[in-house]
Amino acid sequence: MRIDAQRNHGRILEAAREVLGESGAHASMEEIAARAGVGVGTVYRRFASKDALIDELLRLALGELTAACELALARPDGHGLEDLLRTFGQSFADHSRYASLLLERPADPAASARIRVAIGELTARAVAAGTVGPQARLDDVMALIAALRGIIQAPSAAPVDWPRFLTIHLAGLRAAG
Amino acid sequence: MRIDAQRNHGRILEAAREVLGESGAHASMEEIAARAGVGVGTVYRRFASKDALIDELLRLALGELTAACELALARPDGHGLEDLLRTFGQSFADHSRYASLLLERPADPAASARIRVAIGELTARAVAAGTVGPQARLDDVMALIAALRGIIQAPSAAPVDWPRFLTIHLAGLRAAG
DNA sequence: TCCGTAGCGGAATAGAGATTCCGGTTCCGG
DNA sequence: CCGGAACCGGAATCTCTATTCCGCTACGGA
Repeated sequence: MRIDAQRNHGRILEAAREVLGESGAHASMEEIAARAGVGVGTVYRRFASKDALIDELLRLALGELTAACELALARPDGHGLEDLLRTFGQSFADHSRYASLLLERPADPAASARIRVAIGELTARAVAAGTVGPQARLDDVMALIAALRGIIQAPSAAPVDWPRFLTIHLAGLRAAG
Repeated sequence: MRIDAQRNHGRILEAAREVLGESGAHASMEEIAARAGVGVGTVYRRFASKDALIDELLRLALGELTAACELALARPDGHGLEDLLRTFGQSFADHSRYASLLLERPADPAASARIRVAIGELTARAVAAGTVGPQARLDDVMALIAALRGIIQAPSAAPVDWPRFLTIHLAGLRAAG
């Protein structure tokens, strides 16, 4: 691939993140192309359709989360779970502008499953370490992640202090029976 | 208003809830009209535009929540807050199919403000009654509500046991400092 | 530097869906 | 039971945007 083509590829992804974040799914390919400083034709040379472009964005975001899981699993102590949750929160915040779009389409099942398994392992370790109570289940953690996503990415709501929210909920997971 | 017109008005609202819930914002007026058993022209006689129709749905849903607040305020003991949170959760669940659409548009500021005030009062009472810890703030409760909305209305995620989630988070609010 | 080719821009096409319009129908007071 | 105001259905119109197409341009190997 020629140098200029590579540069355009990157610019288009970046522009798509920006424009989709600002205008939602309503954003047009024309606007994305303009933001990237290219013509629409160029966008279509790299991405077969608008859907394909959004899917690629989703794939990249999922990859980030998967990498975070690997990292957390590498921690020897029982704090991998808490770490991971903070990383997820940060990632949601970083992508909050366009992530709501991604929510609306099914994620790659294989990658999702891998993440779920990792979180299961981390939850077991956290229980063993006493970071969370023994009654904590994998689905409780999945619900917490969904909640983080919800409060961080909510389109119109006032910004929420999500680290504080996470701390409070973790206290609940430690205490509740 | 003629009897048949009233009936159609109700049918259209019902159909809009169904269709918007199933197909998202992408749903067409034509489909809503078909589901209601009327022509598109009839829909436009009652609602100036698709936006106006969705706004009306939002207004009705907000009214439900406002009523729940009044009810909770009428409780003399300190359990009004917990009650209200469960009612909100149920309302979110009832409207989950189309509520994600409503999220994307600003709610009536006056009604939102009234709800916020009510929740502030209920939070103060809950602190006094020891239902939640003294460090609990109004914004903590607002965040919890946003989280409930997020996990219940998430478009694609697996269904979450939200009463359990609520219980856990309330435990956190009682315990965290 | 020169040529062939990968790339590019953006006008034109195609299709979807919101909104309008008006000739027919259905209520309902008298 | 009648007349006419309210209503209704749904074809036609209007707009907006995804996607295609093709003549023109910019790399980069020889």
